[in-house]
Amino acid sequence: MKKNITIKELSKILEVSISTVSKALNDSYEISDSTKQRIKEAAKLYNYKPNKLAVNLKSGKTNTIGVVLPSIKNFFLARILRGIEIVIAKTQYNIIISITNESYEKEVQSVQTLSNGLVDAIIIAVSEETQIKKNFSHLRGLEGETPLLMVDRIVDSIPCDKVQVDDFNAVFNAVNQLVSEGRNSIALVSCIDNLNVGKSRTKGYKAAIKNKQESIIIKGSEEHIEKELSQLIELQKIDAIMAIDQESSLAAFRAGKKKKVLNNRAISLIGYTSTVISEHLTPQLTTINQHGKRVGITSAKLLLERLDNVLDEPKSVIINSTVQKRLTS
Amino acid sequence: MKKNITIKELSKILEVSISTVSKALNDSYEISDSTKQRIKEAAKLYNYKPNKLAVNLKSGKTNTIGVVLPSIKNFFLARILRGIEIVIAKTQYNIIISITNESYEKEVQSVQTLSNGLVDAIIIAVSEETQIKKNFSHLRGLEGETPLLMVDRIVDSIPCDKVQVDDFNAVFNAVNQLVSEGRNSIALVSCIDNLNVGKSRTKGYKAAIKNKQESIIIKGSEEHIEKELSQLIELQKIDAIMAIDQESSLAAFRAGKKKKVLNNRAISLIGYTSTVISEHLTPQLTTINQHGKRVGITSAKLLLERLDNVLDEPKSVIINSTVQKRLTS
DNA sequence: TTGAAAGCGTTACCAG
DNA sequence: CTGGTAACGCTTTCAA
Repeated sequence: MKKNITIKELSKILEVSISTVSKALNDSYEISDSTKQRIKEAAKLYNYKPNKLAVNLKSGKTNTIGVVLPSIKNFFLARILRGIEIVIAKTQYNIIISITNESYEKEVQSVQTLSNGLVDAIIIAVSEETQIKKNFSHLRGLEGETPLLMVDRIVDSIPCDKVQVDDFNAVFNAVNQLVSEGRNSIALVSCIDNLNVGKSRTKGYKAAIKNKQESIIIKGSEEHIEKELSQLIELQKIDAIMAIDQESSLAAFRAGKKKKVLNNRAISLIGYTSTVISEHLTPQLTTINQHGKRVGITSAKLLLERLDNVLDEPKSVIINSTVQKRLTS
Repeated sequence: MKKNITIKELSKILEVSISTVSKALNDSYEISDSTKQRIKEAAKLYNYKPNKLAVNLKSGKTNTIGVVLPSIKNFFLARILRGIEIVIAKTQYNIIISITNESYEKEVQSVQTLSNGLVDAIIIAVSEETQIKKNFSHLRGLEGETPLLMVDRIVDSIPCDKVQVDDFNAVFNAVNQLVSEGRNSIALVSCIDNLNVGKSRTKGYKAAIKNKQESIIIKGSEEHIEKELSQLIELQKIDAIMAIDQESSLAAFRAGKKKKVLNNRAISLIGYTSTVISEHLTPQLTTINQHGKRVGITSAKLLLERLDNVLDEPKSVIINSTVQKRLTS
């Protein structure tokens, strides 16, 4: 495999010094127009491209931001990414993304790979496994070296910039809405009980029904939830469902659909899904909108401020969710 | 901001030479166990982490593979990415992803950023804008430098490894199926007429109905397609629809649903969508399955062979699509 | 206007 | 077993 041509080789060919070539290519005022031209032509001819590694090593800056995400199947994380890109695209920075697939090991590896010189800063949503293991030393190691911003999947104990969603309130409000509409036997279903965001949402549910009704909570796999829910519906034990993630939302939807309790509103259902999916379900699903794009935009802007050194203390931002009423509630 | 500690600083603190530190940390046989231990402890204490930039520059290898994708909203590309990850995760390589959002400029920038030292090889699906502009010099520049593999969105004129989908045949077969079921006025709808894959699929449609029926082709935005289709259905001008991408598939679905011609099979519809979406539509949508994960797996394996230098000539692989029959056909 | 040399943080060869 | 030195490809200061 042919290697890229270097400044050194170019300088040999042109019979000038290395520094002259470097300066010419960087349009330095020190170099005469004629040599500049000569060198630039040769550079084009030989398809010279500066070695980024060397440039970055020399300058101590990479102008790239690393984004570490657990998954891109997750529509909310995908929206966050989109928001980040929108902001970063307008700056001199580039983005490189690393997907951990909810694995602790991959997350450690990703952070290591990125943090030691490859990027100027990292935006991370920690993986499920990391939240279970509660081992955050790979993130602690970054302190004071690579600026870190946590988004959505936060670790409280690490001091860094954070952008979160008001999970507790979002579900609290949604469930309250169900209550005020006369629902008095509301089940909560969750496939994300391992995640802090899942726990917060569950707390919001509990707070909303406190002293009013018994809590009915189903956690586990999509299949498990669908089955349990079908039974509860069959036995008329519930009149509403709060689903706190995409998988459980779709499981609940399927159960409700099969039992024919959605169209006639025998059961109210509020869930979390992408707009595309919720609008194409029949009936259209009422969801909690987390405004992922805005979360991403906010994160990127905050990180840019951090990189500009205008910030001192770590900053924490919370983005409000809203209920997007459709036809299942 | 505190900088990472370097070998040099460590050597000063420990009062040994730079090379001793380097060797000790790399477990060289040349260093005594006692000094090794002393140095490693200090390294841990000071949270030493090797500067990847320097290591890579020195070794001329990065052990990372760049994946340049136009979008991750596209479920097929997301599946490809998943496939790539599955294979690469088992190797010493890392993946970094760059999203171009279908923009030519961003693609050029991404390829530039990655190709000059940051990655050992690149997997790319070119952006829509690039296919329209037909300017591929940023990819040509890579020849012989950074191994390049094109996936799905191929540029024929660039010699490199390629993994494609049999777009022509996929649609040809699907439309033939519709014909054999007695549909004799089949419309094709497309939001991706700018893409080569879109053009191939359209050709497949034309070939299938040739000498049998007139072609009815609607291209454009999702909204446009939905409106036009609604009219054609209203006027009973068509009895089947072949939609060749997710957007047009959903537009067609909405039109068919509104006109109540889906449940009773007055209109047959075959489209392209993710499994999750197609299975949650009512009625469930018959789709063409492109086996994205397999495409990704195949791509990654091929690239690994290329990196192992066991290949000489560029290799081209085609993955067959299959019709996943559900309830709209 | 040009060039020599130091240095970014590593690794590796060769001497001692 | 340890240390000096060159080199990876580049930028930049200083001298010529």
